[in-house]
Amino acid sequence: MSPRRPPITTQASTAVFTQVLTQGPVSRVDLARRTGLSSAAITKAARPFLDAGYLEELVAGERTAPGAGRPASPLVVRADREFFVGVKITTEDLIGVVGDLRTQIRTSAHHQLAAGDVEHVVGALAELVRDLLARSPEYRERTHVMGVAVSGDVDRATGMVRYSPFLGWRDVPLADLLAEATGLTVVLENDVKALTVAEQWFGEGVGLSSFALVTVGTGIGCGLVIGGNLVAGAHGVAGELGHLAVAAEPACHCGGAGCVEAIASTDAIVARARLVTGTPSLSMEQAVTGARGGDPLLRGVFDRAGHAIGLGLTAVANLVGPERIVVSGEGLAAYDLFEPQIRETFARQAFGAAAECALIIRPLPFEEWARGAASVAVQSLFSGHDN
Amino acid sequence: MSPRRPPITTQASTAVFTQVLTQGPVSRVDLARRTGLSSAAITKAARPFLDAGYLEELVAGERTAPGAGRPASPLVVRADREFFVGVKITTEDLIGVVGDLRTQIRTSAHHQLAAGDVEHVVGALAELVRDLLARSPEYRERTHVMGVAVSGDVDRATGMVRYSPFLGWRDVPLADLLAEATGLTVVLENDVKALTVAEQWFGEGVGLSSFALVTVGTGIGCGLVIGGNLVAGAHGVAGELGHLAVAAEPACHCGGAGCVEAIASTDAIVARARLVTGTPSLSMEQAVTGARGGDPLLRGVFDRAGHAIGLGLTAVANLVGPERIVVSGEGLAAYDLFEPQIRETFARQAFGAAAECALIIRPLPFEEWARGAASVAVQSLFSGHDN
DNA sequence: ATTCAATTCTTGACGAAGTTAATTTATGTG
DNA sequence: CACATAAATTAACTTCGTCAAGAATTGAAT
Repeated sequence: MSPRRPPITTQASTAVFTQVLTQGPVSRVDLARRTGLSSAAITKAARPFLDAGYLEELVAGERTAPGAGRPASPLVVRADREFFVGVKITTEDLIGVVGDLRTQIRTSAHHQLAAGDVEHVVGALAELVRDLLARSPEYRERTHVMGVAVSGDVDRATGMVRYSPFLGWRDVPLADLLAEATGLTVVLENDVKALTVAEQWFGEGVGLSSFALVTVGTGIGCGLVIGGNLVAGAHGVAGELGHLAVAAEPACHCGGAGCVEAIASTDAIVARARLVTGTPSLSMEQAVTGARGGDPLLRGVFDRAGHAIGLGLTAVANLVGPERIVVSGEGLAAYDLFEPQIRETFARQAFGAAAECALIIRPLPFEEWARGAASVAVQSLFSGHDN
Repeated sequence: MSPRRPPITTQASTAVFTQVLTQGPVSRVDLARRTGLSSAAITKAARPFLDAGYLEELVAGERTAPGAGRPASPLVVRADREFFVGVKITTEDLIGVVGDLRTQIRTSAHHQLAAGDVEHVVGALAELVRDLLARSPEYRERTHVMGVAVSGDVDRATGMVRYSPFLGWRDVPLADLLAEATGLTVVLENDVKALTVAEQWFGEGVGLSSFALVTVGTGIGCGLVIGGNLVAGAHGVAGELGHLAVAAEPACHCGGAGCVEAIASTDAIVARARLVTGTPSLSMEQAVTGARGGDPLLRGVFDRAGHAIGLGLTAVANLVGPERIVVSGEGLAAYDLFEPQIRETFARQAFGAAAECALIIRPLPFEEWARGAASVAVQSLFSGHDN
């Protein structure tokens, strides 16, 4: 009987597997160069993964054969060797996906929440998972870990939701509850951090030792990777870009003033759009349409928001100096309205070489939050073997 | 013949030596617990250091003997086993010190610079070093490494000053020039980062995996330690707290607007004090005296600066969530004028648990910059064996 | 005093994981 | 078809750690 989980034992085997997982097909010599190990060590480290079916060698036809010498047989991940569930919990609904080892989404599902209390959510989530896994015998047999993403202060180590303002939860042992309800191993993480992990392993952050992911929407958050590690914050708080003060006003719900979030969150934009147009019933969609149509007042609202976001990004660039910043989130569905002002502000305010930091601005694809949760589940395979 | 340098070979020996160096006397059992190694490994790792005279066991009288069982023989560093030169270069002068392994300053010297060109500075610095080392045969015999701190963009790995605006230097291979002129191994580092290293190893940062050091003076800078490592910035820029935008104005020399430095640097404070009092000749000392005397206009200037610094600190706390922030610098000689406003702003704007981040506000002791440089020299003993 | 318990430190056998160097394998080329 | 070339594997060896047993050093109980 083959082992149920990838045979990750040493630092070397972790390094080999993560490299192959995130950097596509790689030959053993290449791995040796990248990890600094000898090629003999690579051979030894890769063997158990090949035996357990987590890695395989590329077949002859697909090989790259440039010149003389024995051609390489690059290693690739067998992505369907194991599946992972990822679920994002919001106030209104659950978004669930089944993804493979590379977090390619295989199937997904939504569920409207009838109530927001813990018991109901746990029950609904368990049902969602049953539904997802029932869609294929493969999923049922080869899924052992689920990642769950929630906004707020979340302790990944203990699987506790310490405080989630949106859900109104405090000190909920969610991972344990869900593990019992689903029979899966459950990994809990803050939603923005989960998304950052997805980006670090399978997105724009691959191969970078430092980068930042900024999400713009109802809230404004930021995940930070420095030295290859996700920054957690000594007191559980980090990446609170939304509450950086970039102006003298307006007052923010956090008690501060001039916060990025008080200017550039979806709610703040709608509120201000209503104010400047004198239309209390104005919706976000109408504001976007109006601004695209050239309404100077509405354009001003989005410019102001873009400016605030730009200043927030500059703060990240000037303070931690990441290689890249990815700006994303539902709020950027209208990213054509934000982008010019974001870039202009960033170019002006970034200090010296910090301006070299690449800015990638794009809306957030559907289900991406749940995919982030699945990434955390994949990452949990490596816990205890940091690279 | 004993080896000239501490016998640091493996990760374990690095861990043992740094622990003893930074955490005072520690028994081997204690070291085993802290490093996660077996006590047998500690014994083996410590042996070469004892033989080479870098560590010694506490003598009987000084031991702590609490209860039953064999009493511990804690290890301590023999601080005078090796000495280090630290030099800070400013536009006007050189500040040099000789420190021991724990960077206790043994002797120090100043030198007024007659000119600011590279050749002159190198010559003056070499002379300063000769003078310092000549003060004791111990120094002469047991000093092999010098740390040099310069403001601006400095590449520690290559020993190059890439760009130093204050000195007006660009792409100067300063470490090599100084090594030739002094015969010492030279380590070059940015001044704020050097100070951060001093704090991390021998100050408020000991034992913390994350903290920040903020310096207030002519410029406003910040050194960041996250996950036990100094943050360098992907493009050489990090910790540029001075150019965070916290207001809409005034314009800053960096091209941005509302920068912390444009409000709270010594120059900015003097300029504004002159403006509000209508006294173009007002000095910093006069402004301080006036504010202490209760002048509401001058108090307002310092309050405004304290507010800007407070917002900058909040940005650090909210974004990276360090365990502590140390606020220091020559600008804080009048820290009684800043402190209330800094703390008030921080308390108001810090988000959630980020407010738990301890704030330590204190002026910068004399020669501390040069001590920072010496710390970098000490730290260089460990290069390649990160912990 | 002597024995015992407690705790620290040391020692030597062992094992895990890596390296080096030689060897095997697989391809292109004159 | 030999030969050059590069990738992968193998085997002997090195290094660094653990484990388990024992030595050292003290306080407390008999």
